[in-house]
Amino acid sequence: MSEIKITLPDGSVRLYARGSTSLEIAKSISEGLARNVLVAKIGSEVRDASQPINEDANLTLLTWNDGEGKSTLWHSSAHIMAEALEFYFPGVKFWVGPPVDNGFYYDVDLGGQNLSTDDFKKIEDKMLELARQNNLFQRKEIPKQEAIQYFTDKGDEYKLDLLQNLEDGNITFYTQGNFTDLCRGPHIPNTSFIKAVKLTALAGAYWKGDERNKQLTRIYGIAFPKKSELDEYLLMLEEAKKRDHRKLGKELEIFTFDDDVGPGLPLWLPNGAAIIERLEEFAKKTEAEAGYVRVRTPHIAKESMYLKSGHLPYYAESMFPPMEMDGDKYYLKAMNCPHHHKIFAATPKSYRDLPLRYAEYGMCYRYEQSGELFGLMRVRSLSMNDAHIYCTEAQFEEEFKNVNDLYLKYFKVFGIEKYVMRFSKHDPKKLGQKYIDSPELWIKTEEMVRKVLQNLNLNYIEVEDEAAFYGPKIDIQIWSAIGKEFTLATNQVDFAQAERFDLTFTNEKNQKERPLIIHRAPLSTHERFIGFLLEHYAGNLPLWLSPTQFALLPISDKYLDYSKKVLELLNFSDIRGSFDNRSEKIGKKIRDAEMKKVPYMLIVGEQEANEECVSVRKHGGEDLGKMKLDDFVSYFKEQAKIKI
RNA sequence: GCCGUUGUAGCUCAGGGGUAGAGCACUUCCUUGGUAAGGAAGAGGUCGUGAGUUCAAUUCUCAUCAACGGCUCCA
Repeated sequence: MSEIKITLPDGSVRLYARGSTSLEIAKSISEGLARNVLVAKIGSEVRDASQPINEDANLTLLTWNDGEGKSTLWHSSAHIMAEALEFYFPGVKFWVGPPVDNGFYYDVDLGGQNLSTDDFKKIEDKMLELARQNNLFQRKEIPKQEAIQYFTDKGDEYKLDLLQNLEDGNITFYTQGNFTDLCRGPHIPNTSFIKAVKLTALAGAYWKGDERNKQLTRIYGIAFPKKSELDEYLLMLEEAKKRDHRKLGKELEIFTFDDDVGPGLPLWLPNGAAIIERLEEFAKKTEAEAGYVRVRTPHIAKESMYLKSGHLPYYAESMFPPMEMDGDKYYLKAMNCPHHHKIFAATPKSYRDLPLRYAEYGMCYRYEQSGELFGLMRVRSLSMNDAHIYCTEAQFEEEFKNVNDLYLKYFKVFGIEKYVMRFSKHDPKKLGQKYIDSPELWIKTEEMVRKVLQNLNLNYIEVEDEAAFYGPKIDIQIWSAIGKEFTLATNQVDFAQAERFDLTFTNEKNQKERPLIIHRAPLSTHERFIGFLLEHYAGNLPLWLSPTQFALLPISDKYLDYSKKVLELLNFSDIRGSFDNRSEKIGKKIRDAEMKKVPYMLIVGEQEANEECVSVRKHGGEDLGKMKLDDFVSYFKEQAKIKI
């Protein structure tokens, strides 16, 4: 009997009998480890820990602490959920049940049976009962014909559909307890690892993600190897909900929606408008320093412009339908670029004028599908932090780099660290439908962008079929408090519209040449960015952005006169705040200011009035003691500086 | 747009076939109190909208609108 060499992650090499399983190897290392092994990585392949190993291999034993361990446990949980579903809903048909970032789901066809969230409890209980049975996940390889027979007998057309795309001889089944599923695996050794489960959501999901197909029922859940971890997870969800910008926006009176105004059309309350003012002020200053000039354009334009720009052929669905006037159709603008191109075209341009950078925070209107609307993050009226850069090909790299630098600078200011940079490319199969039909230009510009990214040494991922219709782009992806993904900043190349608008400049050789265009929105839209910031800061905006920077809290009515003096001085010093002149006790006033997340509470009573002071308490409770009025103003000014 | 859930006072929510309730917020009065809720009184809603069933609907049915969770979409 021969032996195999197993190399462990620490580099040590051990000898085992050929055909040993990962579990047996784990046991030889330590019983404790063996008890926690969920799945094993052999070379680069994740496999069942109970599978025999027949040749020399690098072996990593994966537990709940490894991402792959977690997702395997969740995948196995999906199978157990399926078993429970089959118990309560006989005849249920299964599509796929994969693990996801936070748990797992299974798409099922209940065949007309009703499942509601009220049923979750009994399904969870059944799952735990099944888990406690300590059933093995048994892997079996079978011929394709046999698999087809199995699901034909069962009448499960979904699994049969899956089988069609599988190669013969590669069919694996997993069985645990009374449930057998077509599955590539791997799975955890047995069901007993699952100690806590929670079904989290019930939703419709199109079969194969295609909206023309039948809608299946998707059941989301999550599972843990310890009850306490489920409790922690639920607690974390609660915390995330507290950060939700929709909740904070209401509590802090930042924005609202109204049925009469319309869905996706936010109304900015004074606090929200104040944040926008500060944000714009900051961005305008920063962009002026970076060589941008500001332009202004109307909210509507005629059909002819959007035919020219390509919006109507490629994009009409996302625009509000037109208004007819004097025999012309007018559209609400969905983007500022065509207007800006017209400004570029308004006067003759020389190479000496380039690069030319037009900036405008113009309000745009997009007809987002009703089901897509999400607080401030996905709306139908939006103010982009927009600008268009017109440059020569030679200037492109420098300009593109400058734009990247700009948003990295912004991200530093706001402490944005968790994001993914995405290089979004076109899908050649969709030229002429989703994308402008210029294959060679796509290839050329994508190569240009890749080159810049590589020269900048940035971390990024490349994704197919995510480009703008007019060119490739860089997107910065972020996540909302409840885990939805959004594009924040964007930096796009446009090789198409210059030609469509016949934009030219005169080069050194006195020839007409087309500029390249960069579309960029480093601060996204006011709506999405402020929504994001609210969640990012959990409502505690940095001082310079805070709409209410202080709350002035007199100890009693006796000090109202002095309070007014203080208020005047602060207003004069351009420090914004509120004045709580109610006949309430100071404890109450402090509590209310804390709830409103006001950064500074200024308490004035007899002592302060006598000494021309304010007592300063920071949000959260830190007591800075008494400060002379002038001292407070200079302290505050220092604190309110934007730190770059 | 599709599937599911929800829709009662400014906010958070309870209730339920016989024309509505709590806490907070708000107003007034009392209190003038030093670092996270002082007391009392009052005002405030035809229960998202429309239709149907009924002697009677906010409560049941249907439609519609909106929000929420997903899916699809996303310049």
